[in-house]
Amino acid sequence: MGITKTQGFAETTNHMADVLKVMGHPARLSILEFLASSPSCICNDIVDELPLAQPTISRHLSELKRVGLIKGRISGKNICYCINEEAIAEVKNLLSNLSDLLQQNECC
Amino acid sequence: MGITKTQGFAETTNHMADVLKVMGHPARLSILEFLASSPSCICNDIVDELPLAQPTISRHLSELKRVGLIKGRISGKNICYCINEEAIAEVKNLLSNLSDLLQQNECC
DNA sequence: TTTTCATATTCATATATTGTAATATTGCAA
DNA sequence: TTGCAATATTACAATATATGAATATGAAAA
Repeated sequence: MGITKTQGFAETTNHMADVLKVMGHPARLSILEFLASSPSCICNDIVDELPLAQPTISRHLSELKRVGLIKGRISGKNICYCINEEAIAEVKNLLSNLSDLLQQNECC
Repeated sequence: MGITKTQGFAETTNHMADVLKVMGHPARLSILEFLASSPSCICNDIVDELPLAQPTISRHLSELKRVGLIKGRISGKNICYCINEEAIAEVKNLLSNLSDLLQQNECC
C-alpha cells in the first residue's frame, strides 16, 4: 500500500534503511559526492551543478539533513552544507558487518 | 512528478543510487542481514522470520536480485538466496571513496 | 496422477516520492 | 527603507512503491 512496515524490525535496521534510502537517489548521491569532493559547500553551487530546479535541491538537502548525512551552517547570506562523517561511518560499519558475517557464514 | 530524474547524472551514480535505494528498506535490509548471518538461505525461512506476507517478501527478493545484491539458486523444491559479495563490495567502495575524498577536502 | 509444499505473479488499493511553479522568508547592501 | 540574492516552503500533478488476497506455477512426494 505504499506504506512501509517498520513494526517488527530492529530499531537500528529501520534507521539504517532510512539513511540508505535517502542516499539512494541520484540527486542526493550526487550532492554527497559534490560535497565530498568540492572545496565549496555552498547551497547555490549545488544548484548550479545539478540538473534540477532550486526548490527540488532544497528538498533533497533537507532530506539529507533529516537523516543526519549532512549538516548546514549559515555563512552570511549563504548556507554551507557539509557531510557528517559520523553518518558516513555508520553506513560503512553496516557494510563491514555484513561482510564480516558473510565471511563467518557457512552457507553459500 | 514521482519520476526520478536520472538524466544529467553519471551512469555510476544512477546505478549506485539504485542499489542503495533497494537496500534502503527495512524488510530488504533485514533480508540481507538474515542471509549474511544465518546458515540458511531458504526463501521460506525468510518468510518465517519477517513480519510480512509471502508475496511481499517475494517481491522484495526480486528487487534485491534485480540490482544484483543477491543471487538465487534452485535447490530441489526450495530456492536458496545468497548475498552477492561483489555487490556489497561495490557499495563499500562507494562509501570508502566518499570518506577518502572528505579527508583530502579542505572544506568544512 | 493427485496432493502438497515452496515460490512467483496478478491485482487492487493506499500511500509515498518526485519535480516544479509560485511564493515566502531571510539577510545583506545601498 | 527598498531592493536584491539565497534559500525554504507550499501546493499540486504525475508517478512509483508497498502490502496482501487471490491465484498461478512448478517440483517433489505419496
